[in-house]
Amino acid sequence: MQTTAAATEERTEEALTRTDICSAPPRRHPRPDGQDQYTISEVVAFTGLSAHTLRWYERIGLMSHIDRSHTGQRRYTNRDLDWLDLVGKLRLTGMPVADMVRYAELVREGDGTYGERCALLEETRRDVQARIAELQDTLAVLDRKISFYTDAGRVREAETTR
Amino acid sequence: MQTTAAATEERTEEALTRTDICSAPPRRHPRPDGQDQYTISEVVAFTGLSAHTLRWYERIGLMSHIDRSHTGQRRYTNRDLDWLDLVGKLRLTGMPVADMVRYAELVREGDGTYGERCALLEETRRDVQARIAELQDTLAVLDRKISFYTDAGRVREAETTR
DNA sequence: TATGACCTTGGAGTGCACTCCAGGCAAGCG
DNA sequence: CGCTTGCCTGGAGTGCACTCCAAGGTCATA
Repeated sequence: MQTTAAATEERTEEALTRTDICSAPPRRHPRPDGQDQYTISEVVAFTGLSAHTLRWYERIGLMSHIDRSHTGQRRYTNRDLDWLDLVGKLRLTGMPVADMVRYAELVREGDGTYGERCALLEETRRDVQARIAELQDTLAVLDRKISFYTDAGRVREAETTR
Repeated sequence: MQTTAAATEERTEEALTRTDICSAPPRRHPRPDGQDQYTISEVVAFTGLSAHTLRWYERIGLMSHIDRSHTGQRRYTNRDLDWLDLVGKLRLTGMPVADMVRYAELVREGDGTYGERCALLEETRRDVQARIAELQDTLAVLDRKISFYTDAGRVREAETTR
């Protein structure tokens, strides 16, 4: 039952992001009453995103519709926070928001999109690796320049104290 | 003579970028006539930047004034190409153009700004390292997700072929 | 010498990712 | 009750880094 197709059906992307197959970090902000709801300002505090941005993410479909309180205020769940974590990670790879929205749509469309999701992630992975390589290249250039300036400073100092 | 202050005076930032202390790559696009001048479209071909962008870089002071032909057309030198290399590197660290302009100004101001330049580079270096760490983090997340999707695909396949 | 590709300028326009605003509702408190 | 604080909405505004345009001058080749 654990490894049947039914179980796989259960393990959607959201499930993956929630607890996760290989020991996701056990962070989260439990309520004393065991509730799993956060106001927008709490989410602002957790994520560093602005409330504006959070609402905007929802509007453009980067987040599926957030639960509302009886008065219509947003109530974010842990699942939402996990999704925001992922979005944050993808964001700093430089992935355009439109692509993230595309991924979010695939998730909403259900299990039939596994292949496409996987392809998207693999492409992103390649991008990230390329970017890391570029940055390491840049690091080498910076080190070269820094050591030049450091040496120049030493020479100058030697000149003035001698 | 090689290590005196006079020699240091000679080795400005531009000199550093031109050939460089520790074996810069020996790329460049020599002319048959030994000239060291390139039209804007050649520079476009070398750098991948658009002509618009190259002119804009000059306007905002990210490049010091480019030599002109007798009719006023831009003639880029190898020095300019080297500077563009550096700019390209800094650009993909995410450094804002304004900061690069600041650095360019320091270079133009002369040797008195070594300290400030060095500080700027060191800060950038820290940023780059932090960014690399973030990206590696992201890579781990992507790998986790990709292997999830891959496994799910295998399970599904096993289900359908059995 | 004419054709077309290439170059010049200042200024306006574009796309992205937010960011803010006006106007209003709802809850908690003295 | 009034006041503050927090949240809601649609739509407009912002800042960055380009990107393009109009109108014209230059250059290489046939």
